[in-house]
Amino acid sequence: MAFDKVTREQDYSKWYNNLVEDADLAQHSSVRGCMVIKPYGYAIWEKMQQELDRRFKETGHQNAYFPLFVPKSLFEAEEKNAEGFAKECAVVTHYRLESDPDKEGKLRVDPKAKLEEELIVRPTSEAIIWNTYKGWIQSYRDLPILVNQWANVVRWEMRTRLFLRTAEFLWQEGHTAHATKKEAVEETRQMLEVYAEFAETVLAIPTIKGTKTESERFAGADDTLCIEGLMQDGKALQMGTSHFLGQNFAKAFDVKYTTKEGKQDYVWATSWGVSTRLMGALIMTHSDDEGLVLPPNLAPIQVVIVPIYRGMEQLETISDRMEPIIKNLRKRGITVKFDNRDTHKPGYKFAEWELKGVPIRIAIGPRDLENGTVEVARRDTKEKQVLELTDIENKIEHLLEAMQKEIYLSALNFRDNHITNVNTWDEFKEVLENKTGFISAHWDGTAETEDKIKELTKATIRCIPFDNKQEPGECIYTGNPSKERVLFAKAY
RNA sequence: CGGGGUGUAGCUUAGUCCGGUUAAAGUGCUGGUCUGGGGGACCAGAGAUCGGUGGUUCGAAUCCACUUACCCCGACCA
Repeated sequence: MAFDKVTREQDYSKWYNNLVEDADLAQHSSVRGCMVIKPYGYAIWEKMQQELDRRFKETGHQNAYFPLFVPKSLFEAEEKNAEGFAKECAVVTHYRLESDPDKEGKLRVDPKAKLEEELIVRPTSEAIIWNTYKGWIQSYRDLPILVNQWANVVRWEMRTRLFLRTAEFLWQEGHTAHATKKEAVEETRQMLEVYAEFAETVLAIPTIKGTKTESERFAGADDTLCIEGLMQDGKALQMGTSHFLGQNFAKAFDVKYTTKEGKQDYVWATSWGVSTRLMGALIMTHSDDEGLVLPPNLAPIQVVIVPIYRGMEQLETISDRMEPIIKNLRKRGITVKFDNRDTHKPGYKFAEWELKGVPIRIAIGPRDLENGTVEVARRDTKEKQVLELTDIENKIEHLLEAMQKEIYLSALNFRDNHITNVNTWDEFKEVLENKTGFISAHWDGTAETEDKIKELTKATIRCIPFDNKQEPGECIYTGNPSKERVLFAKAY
């Protein structure tokens, strides 16, 4: 393990890269732009999956799996969607290798094995799924279809960063079909609420829910809703999206159903997704210069117990003392690790578990054995306290609950302090450069102005928040009339 | 994909400009002794065909060409 001492202050992106590798979350692979998610990092992703999956099921969805490959002809059916992703598609053109006649022991692509039709490696699955739904839907009785899939997708990115943007990433994509527009719109909104609630209660990340502007919208959608988070360096991160797809895919794939009245109509669609990018959000929202900070609801190990001892006999005594406590904690659903490795010193273990973000550390040594106490340290605030062993399970459980709330509140406080109302162009640039964070400002509603602002400042409109206050004003850049403020920020 | 930078032991790097015997250090690793309440100390060891391929040369980590990976900036993007 390398103990790099780069702080967030010194070099935020270096700090991020070091943390991802040093905390054993992920590493670069020998495939360009692709990462290896290591067991500890994957355990966190699995927790996210479990929590989300439960919420999807509770809202009536079922999981299914669709192919990795999409025939080109299907892919191009919905034009806007195809165009939006065309530049970053991996394409399979051949299906066989053969021994290279010119180079001993090497293989080459068999030129005789060219595919009739190229296969696109899915950058998203609307095409293959809507092509399938066509066969599933005849009548209003077949609707709604509420399906989700956990999958990998490939987007051939030019510039990659672990978790935030990789060529291959893991995600879930929900794809639903509805008889009415109203129902599809409600589904789109419902799933965004699921994401927001998950982000707040599990990831402990506050989000802003809103609508994307036309230029930030998903290719092929009529409307894109999003949750936006704010990272510690003042940049925004899109954490999840939910799209109202209208009848665009139904029309492209000719998916009609017979209504109660016996008429033919196109079905209405939604899609929604979050990805391993959430790992990046998690890291950049809570972690500090000592390493990862995990909210208890997401930590693969919630409590680590470090024995302090001299000689095996003392370790035995401590183990015997802790054994029933560990059992009781586990009975309450708390994940506990008793770090009895004799190969490392306590100080080393302290630092290692801090780096990995374990919420609570319990240290117990001979002094504690005498006094009937333990030392309890919390990762987020680094506070240490000596607690009586009596009823320790209850105290730990309550502390975990309190930490979950406080980690969220601390992120919320940072976020709220970084939403700045701005009324002049000079102020806009000043806040963007120095204070950073979200800027709430008037915008004349045109894509031209949005583009111009992006070109000049790198700031984009992150979203138009839900239930936005209607307030007449003048566009920050053009001075044209505006009816509400929107949120700008530099973003990942 | 355009511009810049970096690849030397598991990791972090020195050496490269100005070619010359056996490639250096810290950390990590292995064994041992002492240790143990915040990344331990000492002793002994193992570990590198210097990112890859080709070239120049009596001789290449060092010079040249190509290539590949990563990092930073830009365009693009979840």
